[in-house]
Amino acid sequence: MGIAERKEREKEQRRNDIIDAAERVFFEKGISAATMDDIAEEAELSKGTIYLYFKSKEDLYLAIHFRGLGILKKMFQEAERSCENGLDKVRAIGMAYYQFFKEQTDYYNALLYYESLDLDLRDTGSMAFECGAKGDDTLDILIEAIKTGIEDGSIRPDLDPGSTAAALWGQTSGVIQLVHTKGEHLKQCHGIDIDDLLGYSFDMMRRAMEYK
Amino acid sequence: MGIAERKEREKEQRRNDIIDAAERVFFEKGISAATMDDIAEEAELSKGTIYLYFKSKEDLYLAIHFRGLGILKKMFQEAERSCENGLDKVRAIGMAYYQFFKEQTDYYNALLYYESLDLDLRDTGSMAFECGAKGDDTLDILIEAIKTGIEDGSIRPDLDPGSTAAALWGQTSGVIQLVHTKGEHLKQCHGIDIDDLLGYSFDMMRRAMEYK
DNA sequence: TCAAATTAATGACTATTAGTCATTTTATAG
DNA sequence: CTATAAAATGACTAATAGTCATTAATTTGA
Repeated sequence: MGIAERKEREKEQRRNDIIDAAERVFFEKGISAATMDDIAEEAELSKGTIYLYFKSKEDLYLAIHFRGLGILKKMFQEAERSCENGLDKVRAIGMAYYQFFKEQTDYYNALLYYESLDLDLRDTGSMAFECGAKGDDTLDILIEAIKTGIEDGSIRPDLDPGSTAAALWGQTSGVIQLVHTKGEHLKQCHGIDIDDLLGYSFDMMRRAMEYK
Repeated sequence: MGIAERKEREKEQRRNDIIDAAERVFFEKGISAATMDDIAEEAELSKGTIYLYFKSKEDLYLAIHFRGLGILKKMFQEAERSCENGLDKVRAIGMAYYQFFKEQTDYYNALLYYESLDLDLRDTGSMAFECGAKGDDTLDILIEAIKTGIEDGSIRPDLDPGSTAAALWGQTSGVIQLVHTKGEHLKQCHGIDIDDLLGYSFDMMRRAMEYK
């Protein structure tokens, strides 16, 4: 029965086409301004069909969020591989986050949108569950880099890799979010340079971790 | 002409009554579930009247955001006064932020909601402008504490107070946001303890700043 | 004191849009 | 070629942010 498999493939393809269309509309008009009718038209399907593939507008946006996480994860993996010692790996991962913010701003926003919300990551069937898992993968890359650093002597051995990774994740995303939302204001009203701000921030993290 | 002043006061009073009612509704039902009709009913006014005092639902929510910023600013001031040396002041301010998150969760959420959005802080007439100014006041408390620390020798003198304050602000709010949105998940799936996470995070910041 | 004028408040109405579901179209099987 | 199942449709509903012509209350000044 090759037909069942072909149908499966076609369904997956259609699902992806819908995400592609939604992405174009969301990135063009913004989340709240984009309507499901816009997306249906862009996908050349009826609105009802969109709802056969996605539970809600939120679920559809989460599918884009998921793509963003995939890109971020790849960038973290590349950053991790680009250095030998653990401390450098951690720094490279932080820089990769900033690079992601600058080069993939639309996807960055897609990540941000749901980071300020409470999502039930155990809600199977919705994309929220998948996103939770992908987020964990991404954090694991950082945890592994810290473990490497402790082993190779570049990072203080008294640090707990999990808690430290979470602290770094929070700190880094917080600083990047600040740059994103208030960067221009900080420059105009306080004379704070964005590159300085990031430099100070990464430097603080390095100082706190390195084993001297 | 005492009448003009009395009218002014009454208008201000009504405005505050509306914010009080909106606060009860928003905090009870959440931002998106709360409707302007709910708020009008809670305020014992018609919906049209609400719109005489606030441009939009967003503007009304920003008024609550503004109140939250006021509370946070007060807590920062108290924290700053509670210690003598600059490094301790900075740490106390960070702890005050966490205390605000724990004790004023509703207001914390009100702050968070718009931190992930782009707001035009120069848009006079809207609450966004007022919020920008209040946010600046709050950051200034941190900047002053860092300056004090540099003067009293507790903080490295090669740090720029503005950039460092902004870095600390971003880092701290990022970690608290992480605890807020993913705290339970981090505990369940990675065995990460929230207090450890915050401890590590504050410790990292202290290590990066202190002058030895 | 009272009528005109100003200010404040009202709530029915409109426009928008997320999500639904009875109906139709298309594909598969026997 | 017909019966069955799967996929797609789009008119419809419900919810709600925001408006505006109308009404009510207050102030003014003759």
